[in-house]
Amino acid sequence: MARVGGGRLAGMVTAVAKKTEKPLVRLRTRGAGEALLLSEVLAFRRRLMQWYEEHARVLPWRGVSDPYRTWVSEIMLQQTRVAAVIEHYHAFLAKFPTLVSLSLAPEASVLAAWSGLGYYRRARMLHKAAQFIVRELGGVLPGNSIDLKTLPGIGEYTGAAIASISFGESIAVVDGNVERVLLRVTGRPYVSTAAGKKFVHEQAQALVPKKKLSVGVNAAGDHNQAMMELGATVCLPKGPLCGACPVYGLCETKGEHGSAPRTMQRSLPASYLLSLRKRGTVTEVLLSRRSAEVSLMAGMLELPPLPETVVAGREPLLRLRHAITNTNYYVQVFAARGLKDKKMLQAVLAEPEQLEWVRTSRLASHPLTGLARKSLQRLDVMEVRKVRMEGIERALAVEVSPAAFEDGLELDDY
DNA sequence: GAACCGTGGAA
DNA sequence: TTTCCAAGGTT
Repeated sequence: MARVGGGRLAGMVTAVAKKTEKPLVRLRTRGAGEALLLSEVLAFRRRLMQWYEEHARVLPWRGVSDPYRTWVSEIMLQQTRVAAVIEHYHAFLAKFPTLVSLSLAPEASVLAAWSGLGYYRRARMLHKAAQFIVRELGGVLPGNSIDLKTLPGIGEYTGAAIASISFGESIAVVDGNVERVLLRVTGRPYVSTAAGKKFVHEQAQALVPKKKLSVGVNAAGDHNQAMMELGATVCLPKGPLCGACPVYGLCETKGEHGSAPRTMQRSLPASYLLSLRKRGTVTEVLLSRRSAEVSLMAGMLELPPLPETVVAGREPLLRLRHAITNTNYYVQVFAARGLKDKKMLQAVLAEPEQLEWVRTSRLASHPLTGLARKSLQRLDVMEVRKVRMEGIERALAVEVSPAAFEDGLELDDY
């Protein structure tokens, strides 16, 4: 790794030094932290694309021709793992197959389809943008990065991604993958400044093919996806697989690089109530709607939260971990049981008007928080409920007595 | 420019 | 159990 003289041979060298004299032509080298040379750019592109053709993962949004679908995939992929997106991508597009259908949908149904993906503002902005496009742009997604960026939820990265992938525009995407690859290849240390960002963008742009090579071949779009693919599958944040890297020979660091400091995580307990009731053949679950004012998951539905003081010493139905930003929540879900739980039921941290009963068969159409969705599925209240539902109902639903809610919770005809 | 916005799988 | 962090954008 250590190099003397601060440079690595780059490109072809034709001049030969005479014996006791200086070279006729100085060897062209690139020092740590410097930009790629032109000869390296061409080699980088070629090696990257050859690798990509062989190793590209098959992903649902690869090879789609509908810009709307590319748009949806790019919004979903923001700060979100591929595996999580795959779980939602098909269902979302089955529910909203076209830009127009999305624009006509109620926001709650869009959020319901987004449940579990997180960053719900993305779904709201996607929805808003679709409505704007239908209302103002004739229902056609803008065809270049400049105009795309005027839409809510589409910034620097996403504008470039859609423009290059859908329309072949020669503009570089810079996501976390691309940044990491370029910092390692050039050996420039990470700095969180505008200058640092500028360097990475310039490098990225220098590498993007200028034009489409031919009809049916999207050089820029494929190149951008290849850069991200390299970062995602080879140039990993920790333990990069340098042995499999197509541009290892062009890389300054061979995997070493600094990264941005991150904020410390903390752990907190959190408790929720599971309360079920049966009305004829219909089973309902009590949910609490988060205020429209809160910044986190505004207006979405969750299990009624309980204070830690009231659950002390009780045995939960379910324990799970749930991470929200920098906090690991160690979550417990409790069932209401009998009269002595009047205390627990009254302790629910929600106003009566926030509470609502939702038919378990219709949970998927409500904007549940990820935690509520996960808990309800884990408890077999949501989705698979044929087999174990009876046991759950006997244990839980029957125990919710009207007396427990006499403080205005309005359980009409339980 | 910094803070904020969700999630879950892997190590 | 705790840490890490992913195809970012908005305010």
